[in-house]
Amino acid sequence: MMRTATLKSISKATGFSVTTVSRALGGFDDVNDDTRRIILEEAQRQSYEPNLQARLLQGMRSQTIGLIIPAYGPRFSDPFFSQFVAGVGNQAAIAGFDLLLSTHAPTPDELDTYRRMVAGRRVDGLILSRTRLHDARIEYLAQTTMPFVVFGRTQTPADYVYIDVDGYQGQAELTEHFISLGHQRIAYITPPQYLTFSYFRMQGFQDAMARHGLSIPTDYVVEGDLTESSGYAAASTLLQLENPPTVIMTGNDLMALGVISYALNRGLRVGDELAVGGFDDIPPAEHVHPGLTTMHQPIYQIGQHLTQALLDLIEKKPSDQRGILMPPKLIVRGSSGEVRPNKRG
Amino acid sequence: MMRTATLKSISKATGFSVTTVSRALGGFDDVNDDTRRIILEEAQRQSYEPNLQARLLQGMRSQTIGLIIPAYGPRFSDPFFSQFVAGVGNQAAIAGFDLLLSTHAPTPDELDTYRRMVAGRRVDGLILSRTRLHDARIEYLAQTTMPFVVFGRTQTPADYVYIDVDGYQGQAELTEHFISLGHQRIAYITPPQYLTFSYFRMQGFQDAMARHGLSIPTDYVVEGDLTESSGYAAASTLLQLENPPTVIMTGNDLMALGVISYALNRGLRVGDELAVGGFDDIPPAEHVHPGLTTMHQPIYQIGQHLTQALLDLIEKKPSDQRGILMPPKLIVRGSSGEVRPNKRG
DNA sequence: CACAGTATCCGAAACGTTTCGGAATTGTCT
DNA sequence: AGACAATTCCGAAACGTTTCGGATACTGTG
Repeated sequence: MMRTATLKSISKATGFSVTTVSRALGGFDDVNDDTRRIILEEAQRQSYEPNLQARLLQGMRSQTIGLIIPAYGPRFSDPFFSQFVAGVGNQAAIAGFDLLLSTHAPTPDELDTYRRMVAGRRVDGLILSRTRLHDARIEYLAQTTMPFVVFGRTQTPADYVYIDVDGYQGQAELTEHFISLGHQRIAYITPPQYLTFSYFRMQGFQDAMARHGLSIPTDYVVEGDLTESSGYAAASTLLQLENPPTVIMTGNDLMALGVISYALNRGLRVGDELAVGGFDDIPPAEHVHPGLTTMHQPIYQIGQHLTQALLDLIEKKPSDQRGILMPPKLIVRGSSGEVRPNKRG
Repeated sequence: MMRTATLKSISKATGFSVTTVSRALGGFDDVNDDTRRIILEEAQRQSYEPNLQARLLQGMRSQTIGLIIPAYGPRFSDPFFSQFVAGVGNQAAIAGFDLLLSTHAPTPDELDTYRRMVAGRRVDGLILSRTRLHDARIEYLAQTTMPFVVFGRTQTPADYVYIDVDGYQGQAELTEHFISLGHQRIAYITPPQYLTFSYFRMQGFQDAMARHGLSIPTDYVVEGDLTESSGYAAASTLLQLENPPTVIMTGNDLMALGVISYALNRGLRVGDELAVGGFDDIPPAEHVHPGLTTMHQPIYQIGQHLTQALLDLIEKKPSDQRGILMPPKLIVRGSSGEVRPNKRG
């Protein structure tokens, strides 16, 4: 059981003051070369490592960025977040930063988790994801000196760096893809309405339908919570309607997988009897049968970019970049089915 | 820009000493109920959050566990680690612990990263993975008071908690699976030999072959580095031999995916002209075409269990459990092919 | 009324680091 | 010789918290 080395222990061993030891190790130029050599040797001998807590107490950097995953229940297994974490973590690692991961449900006391990170000075910066139309986290952080970047937009007026994918345009494009295949009865499983991306995508869906003179029955829109099982449940509701849809689009791929799984259980031929469209393009979307037609979001790259932007912010590198809006890309797979004869909807 | 609240600021506002404020908030019973109420209200008003660094400096818990991923280059994207991180992260989240992620290549100065975590008191415990036969990290941590648990065994004699999957038995079982299908020319792409699991699996492979009177040509064993591209490269070497193997087994699924990808590029029918076997059973193994025969390891669950064991260790809950050895499970998929007529090998 | 016992509070030290301001020594220039 | 600058070092304060060892005042008891 070794005594942990401190500045004091080195000071005692070498006869120099704690201040001098600190400055020698810190690379300051007001210490004699011989002195520095002696101190460095002793530090080496004791295998000294500075105490990070004490350093931070002085207001120094923690070389750590924080990522709080907002979800009901632990959600590290969600491929969406896996990819996002991978992008963030890898980029942080390159810069020598560690990654502090935490989860919290989007409940009122969620802010406490953020406060803990900020006031506790545990991290040098934060990455937010899954923004809400009205986002208290952003309001809070904007009042703070803590640097942060955001995946997604919000209607909260505040000045911050974000990257988002154009959900309006994306959902409209996907909708028109199905319309062009001859579909008219298109249903949509939407994520909770308070989420920003949910709002934009709904708009895109509605406008695209309207542009083509198609109506959306009210019971064709069902809310899910982004999990596979909620997609399964919603599909069950939709497909037992008197006049069921021929297409089900969902707010994310995970729910689409649930839809496919329900359809297969019901013995429906996906692509043929029921077309399905997702959003995200997570890896399983490619491998499921039939393949899932979806809008591709470069989640991993967004994680990387956001992290780099955050690191720049932490380093106070000047940049006038505030928001980036990326277009998603339509990926057509088997779940789209073939062009169908234009029979009455 | 708000002033951050501290014990001192609350002390100043209420007129009570810092000590009393600390004890009131800490829930000690030597403070008057009225006093406590006043202090709590003021703390609320200032939205006080304790400074974690200062607390840690007193030797308290950081409510954080550390996970250092040993890999060349950032490797968060590796499905193996994704799953492991998910298991660890979710279990930690349930207990209210955060997760500190870091990566480091298994180079000599890798230990510095561990020292930083330990001496800097950044975490309350550490999770190690991908053990080596002779593992300096374990030697180091054993000298320390830092609690730690390990995914994998080692030959280093030390007393520690670990979970491992029986690679000897697993590789032997997989080998015999292919032998039972009529194969005799079986090649193996091994991970770097200094890794413990690599060692055990090689033994399992060799013993199984010996039991059935089959020999392993020296050029049938190639070393890979666990990445998909190294599997691709190794497959290229193996399949260009004068007398190529009819089966390629690999040290992990990622390399097996590389093998399949090479085989498909060469126009070989996987399963038919070349059988492939992996190890791990990561999600893509199920979705690739043809499906990958592999030994299933419950990586996610291992992450959960290890984390719980670590948390118990941190809480100093008594336990006599030291090591668990789990059997992997054979998963047969399309890459095995059919039983083949017993033509000369 | 003296005493112990209890309830309530607080000063000061400690954790390990950084940094401000200055002190001591030596050398350099008129 | 005196003034001045450069070099090298250090004491003390600060960061925000916890905790030890009392201090004070109030209660009830005999």
